[in-house]
Amino acid sequence: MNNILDNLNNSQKDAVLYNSGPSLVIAGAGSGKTRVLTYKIAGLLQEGLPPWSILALTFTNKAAREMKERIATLVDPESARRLWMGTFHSLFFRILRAETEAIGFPGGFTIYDTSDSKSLLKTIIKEMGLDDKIYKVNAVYSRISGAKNDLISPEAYASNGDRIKQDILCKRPLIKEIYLRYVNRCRLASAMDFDDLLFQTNVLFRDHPDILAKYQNLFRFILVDEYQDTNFSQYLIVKKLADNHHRICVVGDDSQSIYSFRGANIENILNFKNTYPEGKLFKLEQNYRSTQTIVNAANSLISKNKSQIPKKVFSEKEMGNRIKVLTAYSDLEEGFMVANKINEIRLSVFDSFNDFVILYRTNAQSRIFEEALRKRNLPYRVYGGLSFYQRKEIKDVIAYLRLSLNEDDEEAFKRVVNYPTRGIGETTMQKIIHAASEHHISLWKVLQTPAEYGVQINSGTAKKLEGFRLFIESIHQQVGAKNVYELTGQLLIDSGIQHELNADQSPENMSRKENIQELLGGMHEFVASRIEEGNDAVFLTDYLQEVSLLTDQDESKNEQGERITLMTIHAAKGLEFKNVFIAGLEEDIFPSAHSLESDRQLEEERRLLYVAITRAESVCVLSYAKSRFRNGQNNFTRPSRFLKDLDPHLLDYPTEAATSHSNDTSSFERESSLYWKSKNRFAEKSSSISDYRENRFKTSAWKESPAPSPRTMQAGSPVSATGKPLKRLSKPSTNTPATNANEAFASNTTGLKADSVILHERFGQGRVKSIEGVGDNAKIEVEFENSGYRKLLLKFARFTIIE
DNA sequence: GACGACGACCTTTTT
DNA sequence: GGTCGTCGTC
Repeated sequence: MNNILDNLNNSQKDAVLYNSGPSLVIAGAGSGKTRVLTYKIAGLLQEGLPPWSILALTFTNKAAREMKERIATLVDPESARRLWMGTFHSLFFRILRAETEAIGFPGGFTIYDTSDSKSLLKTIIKEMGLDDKIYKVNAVYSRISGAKNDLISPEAYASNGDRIKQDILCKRPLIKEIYLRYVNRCRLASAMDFDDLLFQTNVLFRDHPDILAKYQNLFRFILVDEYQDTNFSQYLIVKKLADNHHRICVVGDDSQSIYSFRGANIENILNFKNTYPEGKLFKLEQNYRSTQTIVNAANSLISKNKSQIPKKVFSEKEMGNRIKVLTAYSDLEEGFMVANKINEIRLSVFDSFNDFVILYRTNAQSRIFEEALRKRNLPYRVYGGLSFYQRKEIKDVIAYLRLSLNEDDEEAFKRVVNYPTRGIGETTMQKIIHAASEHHISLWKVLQTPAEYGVQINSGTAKKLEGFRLFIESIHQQVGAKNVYELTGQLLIDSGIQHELNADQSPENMSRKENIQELLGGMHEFVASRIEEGNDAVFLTDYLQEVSLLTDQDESKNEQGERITLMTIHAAKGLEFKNVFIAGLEEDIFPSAHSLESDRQLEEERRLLYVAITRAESVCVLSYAKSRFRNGQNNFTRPSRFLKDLDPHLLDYPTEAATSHSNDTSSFERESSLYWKSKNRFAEKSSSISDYRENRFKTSAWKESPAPSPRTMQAGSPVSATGKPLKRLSKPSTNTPATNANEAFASNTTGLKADSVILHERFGQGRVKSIEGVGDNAKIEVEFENSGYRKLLLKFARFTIIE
């Protein structure tokens, strides 16, 4: 242990060695938090605490896995393996499954993922005859999830004045009723959603003091990572478990709290002292990850937030380069600029592709970077988005497995009852669903004896239902005898899925087959590794648990070779990269339009950028575009307000701006106005916002007329430095939009010749290499500064000649 | 009951 | 740009 301690600085050492009471470790970004946690656990093990008496809660499975690996090398693999280390959801799933009798799920239960939950809510909203325009599934889901995370049952919800008042204000007074029905339906289906795993753990501990005592005695030391992102439900579980011995250590950073949308409550970390008055506070303030410039820039940003625990994060590494800001004309060009910059850095310092990450606020932004990287032949890997296990074909197979294990699983039932098609359509299903809710039983029970529950069907349909029932039962019977891999292989054949996918050679089918093959491969690996570890019995539940509680980060399929990483900032939490690109620093994206209602949310967005910047070791690049294609329209954007929050001395704006350093306007405004003064010939004069609105309005009206797509027309509008569009050369009228639009946006090509420099609407600035053809067929070849060589049809190209 | 065409709505972020 | 749900036709 002594030599281990040599690797720690004094504050880390203090935090590691204090084990006699509760402690809060405020760990600034890059301050060696994981190191403290692993060394602390290693120390506890060396003190003689058995590994199974240590409960270590992490934010992702990946974090747990990595920490276990480090402990395995520090102490020994066997101890590492026996630690109770994992996410809240996976560990308490384990406990709930061991206590199924006590929680009233005697036959076990399955886990509903978010899409199952939403699908059930949709069904309930429909059944209640409510307007799904008002009772939007997402809104209802988040209300219910929020209630569960605050440990409010449907009954408590109905008598909770505040919540009811809010619902009435939002014109959704019946959420309480939906909530109640939802909970009942989940129970009928023997299903728990993500929030239930925590909620039911609380119920278990509340109603069964003996069981609580058992786990209180088992867990002699408790550690919680990312404590700033725990919710009330999690807080209470931890508090109860630690109640007797108070041997608890929570680690976190209030500046990195970014999950309030999921119920995370920053108060948990801020109020730690109230929960444990004798608790000790440790602060890790030295950042070992990033250059001074990056740390200072991040500090300058976060200092704009009001509520935070005072701390001063510092770095003693080199100053490093300033943070570069890239300004693009369009989202498309932003992609090219980032790709080019990556190339440039790689060529000058020979970094591996693994040293690069592109971070964005929303998953939808990934596409544009994927395209740009593909065109440059740069290898990349995208995390998140539509995950593997969310694909239709995968969900279908999993649904069969779920149903065969828990036949009451309503969502799984609905998913596969008619896939592949076996003639059980909507009408029959409606009858079954109706009968089920009438008699308060599961769909499966109705299926067993439809007539008994008054389901009126003809004999043909009855036969088909019977066939489905027998099929599911036959898989059910094989569950004990076959492992997941074998079972699924059989299932694919017997269900007819195999046959269906072999029916034609369409590309969709080919890719589905590939995915299913991959799924089988994963199952094989799962089974093999369990057997390797000495588990001779590999349960289907274990497999299903694992796939439903996987996190995005866990999906890294260790693809060989170096790759640039693309992910949301949320997914990047806890990671670090030598070179970090943060894209889309625009109003309404970052900060998100949804965050503008309250300071609290805006501060969370700011913390999110703080998290993003502090992922960087040596290079951090910010980028934004002046126009962006979103929701089927090209819109003008304004640079993010956060750019102004960053210390301007630490930023490096494009060269145009470098020449002018006069007044107090922020750099990007300087840069933009200069740019537009010198180069923009799109417009004669600038227009007001009301003109802009008018144009937008007209555009949507145009949608009803046959001709050009809104994208084409919107894309033609020139934009001013502030993001306001400039007046068009000719005003479009609403009657004959096509003609006017074409007139308005046709580029003026007078004087265009080889070697002309043009400013293209989407590709930015470039030099004309050649012109070929005449009239409508004329093409130009252009070398763009950031977008490379392109051939453009003169007729459609949108650009201005600069020189 | 199956399937294709069209339109509405969409986007935060995730266990 | 893409998904999901609805509607109309076979």
